[in-house]
Amino acid sequence: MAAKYADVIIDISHEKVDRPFQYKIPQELAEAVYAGVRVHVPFGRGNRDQIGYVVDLSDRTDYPEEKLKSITSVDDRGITAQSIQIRTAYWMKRQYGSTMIAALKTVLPVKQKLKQIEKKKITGCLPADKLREMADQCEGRHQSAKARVLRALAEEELLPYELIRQKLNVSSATLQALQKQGCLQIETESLYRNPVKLMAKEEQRVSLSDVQKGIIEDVLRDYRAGCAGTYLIHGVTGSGKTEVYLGIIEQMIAMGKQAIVLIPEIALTYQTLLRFYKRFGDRVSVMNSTLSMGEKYDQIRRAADGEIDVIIGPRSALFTPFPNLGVIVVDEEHESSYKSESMPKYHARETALHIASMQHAAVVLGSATPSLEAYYRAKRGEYKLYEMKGRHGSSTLPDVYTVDLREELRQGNRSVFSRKLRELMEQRLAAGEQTMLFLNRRGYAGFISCRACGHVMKCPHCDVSLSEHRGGMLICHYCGYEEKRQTKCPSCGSKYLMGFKAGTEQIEEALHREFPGARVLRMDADTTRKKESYEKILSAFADERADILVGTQMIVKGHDFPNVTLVGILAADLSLNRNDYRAGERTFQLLTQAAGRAGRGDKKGEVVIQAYQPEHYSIVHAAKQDYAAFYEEEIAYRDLMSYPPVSHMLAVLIISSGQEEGMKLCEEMTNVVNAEREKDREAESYRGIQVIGPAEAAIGKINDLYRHVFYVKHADYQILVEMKDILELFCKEKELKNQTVQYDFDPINTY
DNA sequence: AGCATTATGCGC
DNA sequence: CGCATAATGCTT
Repeated sequence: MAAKYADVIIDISHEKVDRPFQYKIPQELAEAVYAGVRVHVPFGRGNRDQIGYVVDLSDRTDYPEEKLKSITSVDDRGITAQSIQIRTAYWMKRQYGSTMIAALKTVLPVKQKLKQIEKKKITGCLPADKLREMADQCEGRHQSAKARVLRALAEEELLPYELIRQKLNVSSATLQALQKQGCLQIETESLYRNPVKLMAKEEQRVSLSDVQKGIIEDVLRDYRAGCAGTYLIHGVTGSGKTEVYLGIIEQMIAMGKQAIVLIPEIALTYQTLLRFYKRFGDRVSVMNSTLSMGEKYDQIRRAADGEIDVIIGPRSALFTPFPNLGVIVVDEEHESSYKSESMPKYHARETALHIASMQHAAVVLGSATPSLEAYYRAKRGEYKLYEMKGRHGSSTLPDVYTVDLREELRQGNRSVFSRKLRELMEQRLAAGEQTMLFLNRRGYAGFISCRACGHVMKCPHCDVSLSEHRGGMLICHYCGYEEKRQTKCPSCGSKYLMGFKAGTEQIEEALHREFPGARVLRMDADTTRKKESYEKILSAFADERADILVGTQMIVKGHDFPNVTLVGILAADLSLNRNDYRAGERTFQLLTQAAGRAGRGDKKGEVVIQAYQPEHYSIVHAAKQDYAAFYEEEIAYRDLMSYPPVSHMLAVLIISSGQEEGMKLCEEMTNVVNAEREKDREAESYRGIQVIGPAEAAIGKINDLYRHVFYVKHADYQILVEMKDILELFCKEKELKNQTVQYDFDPINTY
């Protein structure tokens, strides 16, 4: 099935990525042309020979066939970093369903405006009188622009480029012409700076345990033997995974290889970073969201130029173009922030595996609570699994108590704090130790409803209930819509409007009421709106300027607080009620992580888990910190229901301005899939396609756009890719106007 | 980027 | 009007 045409990007570094050109593929090159190869093509009027990269293949053209030129030849000298990147983008496009342009844009460094990175200066190369003479000559030829420049240079030998361009109104072409004539020199001073403070290497080896040494040796032995694999390290926080990463990376560097270390968006703590700097000095660089586009681009260039060996960063650091990649480390591999939420909706862990396989690099995954995906494959022998049990050093695992909230209510306790939790909190307050209270906020925002008719206050633009904030404002968390809290029900006029208070603000209020002396800090999406406030709150708590910290998911990640000896999880299972196949996994991870916050210092920690269904397996196993038992139950459920990782799932989301047309399209697309399924009854090969839906999405409307959804399940991922291709073709022929279709493979959240 | 086409400016 | 140069546009 050799493709007829190829999309080619001409010399990426200078060209706009969003404009590929189509070329014919000559018969004899059909085998050699694929996404990522470097080719020679005739370009422009003079058919100048240009180097380009094949970016996509197709069988159709939207350009007059006769005007198409042919690829001259394939230039396959070695595998360049750019070739790898384009192949990665192509793979992402196929695997996750997006346009090639969107995929390229996530993979290739944003070449945007290099404005502040380069400072251009102009120097006159000739003596002042000579310049004046030339200026007169130019004036004679009516080249006033040139004359202005030369006069200015005669006065002052060195001038900033921008000043000349703006104040003297001279085009860049004119300046270039003058440079050619040898009157001046345009100098480009690139002032890229390493955001990393230079730090001397500090030799302070921690002696490794046998387990740690064993893992490092295994990984490197495989690597040297030319069969780099994938390794999953299952170890609780503080079990010494980072030392293993460091050990592997160190030896990779010694072999002249480079390393990418992925960390979840917010988990990059200063402590972790420091350990890398201490080990590798200025050969390490960080990528994070606070860097400007220019700085990010600098890091990428430094990596490509071989100036650094290790890059640490979130998802996007994966696309660092190292010339000789040896290993990719994915820390906290289970984190949902590794899945992109915008197109292409790629998963960094899966993409890392693909990038590594192209370059024969190893992949090391680490987690205290591995994703079902990773553990499943490890169990099947696709990855090597290592268990690191127990904490390194002196700290021990905390004691965990589970409280049944239904029982509390039966006993007449209407407070959000159970008696056990309250008792332990009082002990901490008396002892001067700290407590963290964790609120699982999903589906827990306080909403307002009418006691008389049951009417719930909803956002007029989105299909979600409004949540009440202090000051009587009702806010929509999806679009930011605000309205004043009304005194009468808009539906029946009753004045008995009741708030189901339960957000972190309400917990804070309850704390003030029930523990009047305690100093309380609150952390959630509202208090951390400003950039540094996240760090500010955490450091205030670390400095023991508060006794109790209340927060949502964000407080369970990173940061050690040695004086925290009690963690309370207020409503552990509220996230279980969501109609979402990953709810159990997410709950287990959250509880395990939250519990891990207790007793990180010398003192023993205690954890109270409050739940309405304490008998649910994810809570029972989290309380016992028993991952293996949790895994067995969860994987059985996934298997039974054909959910990932046992099977694969494609979510198709239709967003439309009209409700009915959205539903109609959703039904039509579902029918397309069902028709395919029927076809396969005979073909036998596609057996087992399952379709769920069509249906209105759980949140049926966001920002006045209606959302409909259906799911396709199949054990073979590639079948789903084919289904997506068929659906894409179907939509292309319909020429949709007010509707967009999004595909999400193995979604993290259901819609 | 480079080449071509079009627009502009100026002397006549 | 004609020439020279500057600005703009297109390349599959």
